[in-house]
Amino acid sequence: MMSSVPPRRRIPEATVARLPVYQRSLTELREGGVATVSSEQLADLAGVNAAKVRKDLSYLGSYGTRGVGYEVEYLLFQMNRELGLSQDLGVVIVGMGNLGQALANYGGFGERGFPVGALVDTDATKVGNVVHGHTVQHLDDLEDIVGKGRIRIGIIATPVEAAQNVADLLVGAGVESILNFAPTTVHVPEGVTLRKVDLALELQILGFYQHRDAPDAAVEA
Amino acid sequence: MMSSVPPRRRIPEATVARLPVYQRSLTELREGGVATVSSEQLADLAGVNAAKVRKDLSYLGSYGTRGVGYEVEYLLFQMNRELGLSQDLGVVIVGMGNLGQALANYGGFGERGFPVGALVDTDATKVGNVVHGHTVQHLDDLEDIVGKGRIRIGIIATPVEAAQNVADLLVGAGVESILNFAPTTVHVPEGVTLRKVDLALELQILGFYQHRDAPDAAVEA
DNA sequence: GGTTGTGAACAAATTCACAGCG
DNA sequence: CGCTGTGAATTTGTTCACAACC
Repeated sequence: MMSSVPPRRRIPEATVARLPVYQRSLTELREGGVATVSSEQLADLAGVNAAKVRKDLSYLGSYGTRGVGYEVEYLLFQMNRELGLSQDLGVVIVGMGNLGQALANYGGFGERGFPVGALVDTDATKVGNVVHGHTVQHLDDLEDIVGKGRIRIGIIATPVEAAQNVADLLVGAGVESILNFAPTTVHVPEGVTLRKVDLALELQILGFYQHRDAPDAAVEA
Repeated sequence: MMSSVPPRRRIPEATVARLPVYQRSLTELREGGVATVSSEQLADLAGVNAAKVRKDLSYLGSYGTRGVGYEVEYLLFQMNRELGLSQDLGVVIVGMGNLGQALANYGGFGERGFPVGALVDTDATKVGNVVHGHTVQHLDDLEDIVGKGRIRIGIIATPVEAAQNVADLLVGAGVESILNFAPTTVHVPEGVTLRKVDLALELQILGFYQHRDAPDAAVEA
């Protein structure tokens, strides 16, 4: 059944990173009962400019109507299809320290199609505990956990020292996408997608601009 | 006292975002007793390529030695000066839910020069609680808290509905740098630096590439 | 010889500006 | 007339490649 597949342009990385933002804004609009939206309005909701919105959306196809805007429902449907929202991707969180526990308790993942399927640690005082409805399992069982739980994404919330090893184990267990919260560089083989979130680093970037705008603040009082 | 200020090139944003990564790698090297490092080695530690390292470092000045590499200690000193590590910038965390509490307990901020100076919420069951040595204060007192605590950075860890209001209050209280964890767009006036971290969004980006590489996975069993 | 520092070439991303169409 | 869609222009970022230098 040869359905007419959309053009399949190659979507630039910068655009991919913004699509979920538009998706979120569109979802809000729909919930507010809004039927159509212009690139300008959507831009404002997403915190970017209108030209960028139009360019980004154009990679998905020509789903707008000139003189009118975009139909919220329809655009959202196309966007969900492109982002693959239809399928849920199970997540395993490795490392049940403060951050890992907070992530496990964070409702936002499941809501957006990424159900937390398993929690893992190595600490005997943590293994067996129940966090947000999941029993914490041991890292040694990772391969099983990933295989049986249909886990597709691994989150590293371990201390720095453990991060690379955990990444290796995740890859060995068949995980192809990793989100690393440990403030260190981890290397993964070709074909595995890695993203990182470094909380303190974000503050350092903010700090740089403060320092830059007022370079003598250090001297004050 | 007209000291010889360094050249003050304008450092590109992309470079600014990588400097803290190099800084971290250099700190590890120093702790390991390593005296000099080549751009190639540093690149590997930071997870980028050597040309980028050299270009990035060149914005700080010419601190390497041809044929040898960079003196770790000296480069680190220069980098810390540029990043403004000398001064500590106090942080207030607004929103003491799971994430806010985890951030409050996260040691990494203080270690890197961003001591958590205050915790804030509006929920009567949370105000007055002690988290990681800080008594949670009420949002109504934000202006005082920021002023007296010499707070320079605000972290928003509230639900979506509260985020914009909190941002406004932070700006009103004199905060010039904001890190937003609420999964929504917030607007700030010119002159205020805003960065965002959206945890579920990172998963969505990872999910996009999985979906893209195996677009029919949804159909599988 | 080995490695930096940097112009020049290239690539990616953003913004402009306007033709095209509803 | 209004707003999209998109080529073209511009800006930003990356990589190359090699002269300069230790």
